[in-house]
Amino acid sequence: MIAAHHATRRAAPTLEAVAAAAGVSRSTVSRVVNGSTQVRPGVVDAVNAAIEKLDYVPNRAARSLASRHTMAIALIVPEEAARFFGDPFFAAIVQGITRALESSDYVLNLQLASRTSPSVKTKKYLLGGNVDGAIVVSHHSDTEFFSELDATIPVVFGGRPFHPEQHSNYFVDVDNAAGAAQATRHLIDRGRRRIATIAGPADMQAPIDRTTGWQDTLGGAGIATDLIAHGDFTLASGASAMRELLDRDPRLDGVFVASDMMAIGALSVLRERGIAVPGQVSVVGFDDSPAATSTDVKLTTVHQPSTEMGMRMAQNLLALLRGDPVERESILPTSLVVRDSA
Amino acid sequence: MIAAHHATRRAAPTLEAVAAAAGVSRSTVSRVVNGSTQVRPGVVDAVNAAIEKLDYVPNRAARSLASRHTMAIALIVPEEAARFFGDPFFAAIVQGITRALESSDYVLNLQLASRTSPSVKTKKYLLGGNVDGAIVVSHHSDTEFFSELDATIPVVFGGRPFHPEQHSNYFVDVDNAAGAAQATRHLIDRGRRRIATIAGPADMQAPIDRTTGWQDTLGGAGIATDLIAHGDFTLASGASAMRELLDRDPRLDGVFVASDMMAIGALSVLRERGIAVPGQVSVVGFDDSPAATSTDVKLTTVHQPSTEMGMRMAQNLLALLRGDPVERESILPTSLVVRDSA
DNA sequence: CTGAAAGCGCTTACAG
DNA sequence: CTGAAAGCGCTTACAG
Repeated sequence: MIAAHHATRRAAPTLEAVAAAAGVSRSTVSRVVNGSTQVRPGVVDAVNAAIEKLDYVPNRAARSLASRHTMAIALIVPEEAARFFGDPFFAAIVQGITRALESSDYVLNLQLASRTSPSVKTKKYLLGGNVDGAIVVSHHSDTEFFSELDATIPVVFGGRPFHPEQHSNYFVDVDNAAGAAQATRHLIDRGRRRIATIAGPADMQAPIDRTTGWQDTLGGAGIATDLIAHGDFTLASGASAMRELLDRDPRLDGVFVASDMMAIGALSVLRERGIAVPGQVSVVGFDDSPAATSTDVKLTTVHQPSTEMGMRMAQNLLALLRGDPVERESILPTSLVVRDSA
Repeated sequence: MIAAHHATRRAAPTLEAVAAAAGVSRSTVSRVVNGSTQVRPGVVDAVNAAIEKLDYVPNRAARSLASRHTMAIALIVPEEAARFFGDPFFAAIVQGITRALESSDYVLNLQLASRTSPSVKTKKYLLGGNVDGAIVVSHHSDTEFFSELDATIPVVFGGRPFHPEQHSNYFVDVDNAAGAAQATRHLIDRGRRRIATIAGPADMQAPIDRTTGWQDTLGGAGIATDLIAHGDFTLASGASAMRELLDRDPRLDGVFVASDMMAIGALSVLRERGIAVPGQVSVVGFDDSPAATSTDVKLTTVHQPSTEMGMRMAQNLLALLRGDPVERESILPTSLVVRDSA
């Protein structure tokens, strides 16, 4: 069962062919294809008919070479595939991006990179004029390459940049501190007084802001802020952080967790140890991902509009590519979703 | 904070510039760039030095237009983003694909589609000569578009096609029936006699084969094969299938589940109902995904080499694109990983 | 082993 | 509103 592939691709019709069929010049066909308003309506119809008849699809390479536009957008994710795919937050973001791009002529190029930096090949690709713009999701403090990229092509970031002073970024985010504060306030209102947090990576701005929200709210209420453990947004890391916190103070009665995946890990440890949720310990997550309702005890969590965030990233990038003015910061609203865990 | 983006992209060096710097013709530079062996060593060095000095990166569009190759590969996933991202199996597949592509000049274009069929835009894109080849992961019975695509460009499928007679596919898979048989045999060896299965979607070949493996093994042992419930590979669907099975026969003592995610859902229902695993009910999953060890009771499961499968898909596609002969079927081995659930 | 020349399929000033 | 012409940056026979 060995065989070589024999593609029988019929030569695709060109602009030339359409022009001949419609009885006009290539220039005119090009104008119609690109939606110019400078063409006589009757001619537009004739050209469109020819396009339809020949099933003409413009050659991207030729178009790109002539116009200096690639019509491609890179989606850069500085994460291991396992982490990227393991988190429903990214699923929603990507869904939003693809949805917003559907009605455009742009295609999406996925670039998985390591946390620290893209490969040389990826860098060359991105800097080499192969995409018109980029969306960077989940960037860490140590990825300085993005400053370089940002200076070369329009880039929209998911999440407030770690070093905003380094480059003038466009980004889409929520008010992480405010969301965390609301979650923490909820724990206090529930009568909790020994409130821990499972924080996210220390090299990303969003989780840092969430920790700040937790800290300030507790501080304002005269409650200690010593119970903090870090995870990396994975379920497993949430579990081990929860173990650490319980070992440090078995009497803790509330936890604000910086992501739903980590909260689910924390819940499994609490169950494992026979600690009632929310009876003995109240738990609030962050994201409101689909996973939040898949647990035994449904998760109370801070909702962030992930799909909308993805859509907004793409829309803002599209606007930049058009040359339209765009808000540097797009801050979308969060809200507390109260379920069973707190 | 409104601003338009001002890209200050310096004009990139062209072949022409490199040729001038190296004191040779464009043809020669082109040959060096493309690794021709027909160039005098000394000249090769001079050209490479010029490339290095000028930081030259070939223009993809020009190259593509002249050579009729796009150097792009489409990754087509006929699934909702939520399902695609929710399953660690896909994470491993994508990881394998990107790893195999790293050392090539190809880039990956992600095309999320609905289960039934890609959008008109995506179809035109794929059929319009914008990619040199495609990898299709998780295809369902009703996606006839892929036959058309397969007739146009080289395509490698993940998983045995549903209608193999329709088109002569290249595919990478495991022996699903054999894996399922091994799992079922293990349950019998553990003394289980009332063995159910949570099957996958009925419109995909892999889960169908797994069900067959379960069925044949039970039949061969004179055990009834009436306890079957279907899920869609998601955790939630595994949970409800488990509920259904328990309602139908509370005395069932073993379950073979066609994916780890569904098995995890099943485990949560068993725990919810206070049924001991593996004391009262033994559970075997399929995949050996990272999630298999994230549960309270570690999952016994059929290992399939997901990352290798992804790599193989990409390698086979690359070979097809080179015109090299390729095995139509690449069947990778499975193995039973015995942990705590059975 | 190397170069001059044609050509890939578009876009875009430039005239009219 | 429309067309002729140049040009985007490469590859690839064709000569030599």
